[in-house]
Amino acid sequence: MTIELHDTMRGAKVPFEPRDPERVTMYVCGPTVYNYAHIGNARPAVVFDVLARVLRRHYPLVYARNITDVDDKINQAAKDAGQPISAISERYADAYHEDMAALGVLPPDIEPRATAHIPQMIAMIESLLRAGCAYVAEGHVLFHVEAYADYGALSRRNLREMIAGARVEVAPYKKAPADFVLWKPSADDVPGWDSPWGRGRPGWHLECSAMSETHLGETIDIHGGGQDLMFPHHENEIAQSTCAHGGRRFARYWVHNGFLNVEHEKMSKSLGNVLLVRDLLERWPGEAVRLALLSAHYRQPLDWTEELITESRRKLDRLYGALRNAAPAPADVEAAEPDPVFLEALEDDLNTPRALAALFDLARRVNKADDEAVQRDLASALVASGAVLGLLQQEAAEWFAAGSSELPDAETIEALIERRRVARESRDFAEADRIRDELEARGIVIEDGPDGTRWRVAS
RNA sequence: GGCUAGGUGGCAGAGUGGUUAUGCAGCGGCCUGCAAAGCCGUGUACGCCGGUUCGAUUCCGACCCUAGCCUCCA
Repeated sequence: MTIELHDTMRGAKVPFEPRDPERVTMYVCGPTVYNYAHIGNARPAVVFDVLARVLRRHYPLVYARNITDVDDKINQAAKDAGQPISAISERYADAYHEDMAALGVLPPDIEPRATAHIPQMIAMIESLLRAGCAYVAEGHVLFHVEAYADYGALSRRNLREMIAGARVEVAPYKKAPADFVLWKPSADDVPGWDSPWGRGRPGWHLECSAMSETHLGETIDIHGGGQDLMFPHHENEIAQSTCAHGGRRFARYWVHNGFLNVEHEKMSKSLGNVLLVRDLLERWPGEAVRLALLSAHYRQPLDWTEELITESRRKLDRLYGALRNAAPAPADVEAAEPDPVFLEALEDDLNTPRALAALFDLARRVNKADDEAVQRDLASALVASGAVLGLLQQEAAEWFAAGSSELPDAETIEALIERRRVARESRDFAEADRIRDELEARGIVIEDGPDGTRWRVAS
């Protein structure tokens, strides 16, 4: 079974054929660490985490996701806080790691930081200058887009219309309006590194090119990121890397995830609707947030709403509900293979909605199974499938007991359930129902089954 | 204005040239002391107008509408 991926460069879904099946390489643009991650930052992290899991089933994968820790936004944040740059970037990089872990995002194999690659960036600029693709002007080094004939191929733009559409004033030292900065001079109060062009700092686009070259080589298999990075960031990366590498191809497949809206509106500071991952995690299980992000196909826009996250938690209630009756032993899960229908959906350009439908089908079959061995196998397949999406990896009992600290503790709940059992036994249904209502009012739902009564947190 | 992606049942969201997506919600049934959970059943859904076709939501063309990008942004 081959993996199909939508390649932005070709504008089509194509079979994924790695350059070297013994070493598949993937680079994804990571966060600029100047603030806490918002839910929009979480989407690519989760999407490419799933892609990495799918790829690893077939190939040894080297997955790099950078941290941009030199950037004017960080400089500004440091200035505002009266702290050194590193204090800001360290704090938010740590927070990013915590948040992503809560969403079940596995760490990438390599997490390069821009500040650790300044010499490589300088070397790349030098080779671009040698190749005649860049020029020095007023302390800046600029990439000359006209030197790269295919500029605009990824985002399907041409230079002429970009010039016509240019609405910003062009810096006077630029030869062409679309030329972009590789290196810019730093004033004394701004971080800077010594270079052949004086003390300065790298341009943002260059960072990714240099880091991906350092860790993954000149040509990588897959480059991922958000759709909004396609232009100009990825376009510039292509131009830089291709020119610096004698025209050799930079990325063989370009994969872009869609944008995320909040309650039908674009998320923005001015609208005041920026949702931080940390804040969401106070109210919802990380797994529900993850499922919500996977509920639409990765290339589609996703509208983040209160309803979406509520429904996502209910979906997990249903999936874990099946596992509650038939919790498979770890050894069984270990031996189990993911459901073939499920895998087929994921390997078809990461069709997570279809994969989720396969999960629900599996859950229904678990619930229906009257043969214990059959049920155990189905449940094992369900958990093994969930693992590919990074879901269903906790005990069902744990899932149903998880809630806010305002809920009564387990002992109190058990005591009430015992009192209700006694009432039911003496057919005092009025008292039994009163206890059930009391529990419900406190956020606990009761279910009577053949093996006694169990409870879960209401959703 | 240019480029790109979309418009699917109450909501979310896949998919397909002719037959069930799936989940949530609703309705009916089974089960239950009653519920809940679960199971079974249940919806003349595919923006508008033409065209191709035996047949189109699915292909082609025009139109309307929405979103994103074109400026830092996942």
